[in-house]
Amino acid sequence: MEVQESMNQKISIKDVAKKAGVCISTVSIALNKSTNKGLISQVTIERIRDIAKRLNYQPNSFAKSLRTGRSGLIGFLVEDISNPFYAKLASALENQADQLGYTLVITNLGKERKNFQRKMKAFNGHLFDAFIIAPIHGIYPQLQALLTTKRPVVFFDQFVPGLNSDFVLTDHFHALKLGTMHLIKKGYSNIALIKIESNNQQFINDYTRYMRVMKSRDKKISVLDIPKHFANDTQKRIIHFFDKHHEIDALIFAPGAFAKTMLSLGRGTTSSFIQNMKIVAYDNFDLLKHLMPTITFISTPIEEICLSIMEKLNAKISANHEVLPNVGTIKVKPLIIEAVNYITLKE
Amino acid sequence: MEVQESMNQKISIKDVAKKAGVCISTVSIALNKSTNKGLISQVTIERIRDIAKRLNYQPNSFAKSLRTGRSGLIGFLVEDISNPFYAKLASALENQADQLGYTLVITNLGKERKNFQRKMKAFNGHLFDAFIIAPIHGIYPQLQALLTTKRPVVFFDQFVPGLNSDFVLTDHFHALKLGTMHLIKKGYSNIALIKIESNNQQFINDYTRYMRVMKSRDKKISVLDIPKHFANDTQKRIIHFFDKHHEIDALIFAPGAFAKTMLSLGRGTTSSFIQNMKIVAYDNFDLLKHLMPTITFISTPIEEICLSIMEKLNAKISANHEVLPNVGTIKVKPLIIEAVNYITLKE
DNA sequence: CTGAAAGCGCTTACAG
DNA sequence: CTGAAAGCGCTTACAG
Repeated sequence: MEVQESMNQKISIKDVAKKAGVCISTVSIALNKSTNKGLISQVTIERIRDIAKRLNYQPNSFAKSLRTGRSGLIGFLVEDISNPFYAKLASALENQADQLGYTLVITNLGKERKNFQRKMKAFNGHLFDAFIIAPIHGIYPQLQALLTTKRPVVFFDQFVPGLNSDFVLTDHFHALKLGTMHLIKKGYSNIALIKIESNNQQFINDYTRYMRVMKSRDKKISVLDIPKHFANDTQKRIIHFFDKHHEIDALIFAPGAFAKTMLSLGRGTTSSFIQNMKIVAYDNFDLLKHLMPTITFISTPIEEICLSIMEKLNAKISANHEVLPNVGTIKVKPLIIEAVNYITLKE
Repeated sequence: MEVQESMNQKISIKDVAKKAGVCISTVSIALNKSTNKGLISQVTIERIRDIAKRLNYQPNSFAKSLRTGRSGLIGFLVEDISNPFYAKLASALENQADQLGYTLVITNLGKERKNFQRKMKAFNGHLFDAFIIAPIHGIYPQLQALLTTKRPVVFFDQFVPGLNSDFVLTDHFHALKLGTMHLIKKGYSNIALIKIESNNQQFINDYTRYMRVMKSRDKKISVLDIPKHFANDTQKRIIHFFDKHHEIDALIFAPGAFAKTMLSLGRGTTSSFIQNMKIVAYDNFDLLKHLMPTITFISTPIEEICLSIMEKLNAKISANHEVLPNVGTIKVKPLIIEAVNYITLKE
């Protein structure tokens, strides 16, 4: 007969109370132990919990949130979750959020800016207690509007001037410089940087600064740009670049570039040439660690980014809303790691 | 002074009503045009909307959902969203959901089964109007419990006997057979299948069936298993496999295997050998389309899977809850596509 | 130790 | 054309 009751779609706190012969406030307290200060006998609590479980009672989260003003949900908003960096960061953030009693909810913003409008409308409605957002071009006014609601927001991945909130960024300049210095120290002088044509403004800025610094130090860096979306002539262009630059003895791959290049070369004709090169890959591709000849890699410090974000977010959540949050930018520095042995080099 | 008001944290429907000099029900109707049947003058509606916008009014979604019984949210639950198949499917589903007025919410279930418990508790609480779930081992009882709540659920990716609901699956057997037949027709007889050691039961079943059928037809298929997580000897084992099997003239790559193999070989010594082989890749790797020599590929029909899922889900959502949903399994068949020319072959 | 009541912010009949 | 009122399912003081 319990089974029949659980078939009746919605079991509310009333049903549990009736079954237990107590009133609903008693049930509420029994089920949220944190609130109980010895108010209800342990026996009653157990009995109520038992009944709730047997009835398969699921508290209505809307009612709960409406009453308490919090949902326990943190919105993670990115343009495209199939980007491995976002996906891995999401996993890491999720663990942290779990520990704080929150649940991370991932939302793909997608390419369509007008969909974003609709989504922000859905999500602004107090669904999320806090936001972690990789800002994308074309929605800055909406982000600005979100900030005026005073809810905790931490941005990452892209800096947007004028958004008066916290940012956690990766220091790509540092990463590129670190990789280059590493190669130079090892005696390589003909270095090529291979990168994906990116619309990541943060990366472009850091890359531009890197090239300027290299030029000022008389280090010549050849650059190969690989289009984000392969076309029929892309592979030809990659092979052509290597055929033309036989003086190159070392390569730095920007995020995403290594896999695309190796896939192209594997079916091309220049691949034996690349086997003798010293390679630094700035990427999160785990399997790179195990290739021979070894590759040195610079890893985006996902764990550190995650911790920085959660630290800032947590501070904002627990802070009284009256208190001005500390607005600022953290630049997280990637580390250089020697393959196989995982030696962390100091700068 | 509007600005000041929008600083006051929470603007409710009351504030809008007061500002407009009407009562809250009028505001509610004005803001949800669908409900209005010429009840309120167009002028009033415009005026109220204008005020709502100026005050930056965001309806409280909890109150709304509590009252209406629906959230407009569809939960997409997978173990790990960084799996490209899930990520791409999520993007596709999202577009479909948008068109139906729903918002797709992605949730990483993660490896920790006890976290799943907590999450299901949070999400069972009527947060989602419907669920799209890739079942994972160790949570079948919870999924069973979810089904008893009668909410619309469609499973995909993995079949679980005993879960009495709809499944949308990919026919891996068909894909493997299709690829093999294609190679045989082209005159290749020494075929190797390269696959990732997978814990995807659905793939294992289909693969086993494929091997049995091949054996029964006296087709010898060599198999190379690549561990999911590269170890120090993995690359060596891959190279060793190719060194030992010089008779192989054609390769079929299971999902995920192509990239790993090519990355290994690119740094290894056997790569020139693979350039002369006929290759069929069963994968969603877009850039494969543009490699030379060309690769034939079999693509997981993400769009079709997406449509099947949404069709089943939509039927369940719009059906009266009294009506028994049609429970069943769709096996979506991957297509074989000749690279560059995109010829769809009929079976 | 337990119950009655208010109220979170909406929508939806219903009455005027 | 517009307003008053009920109620969605909870939690939280408060009263006993």
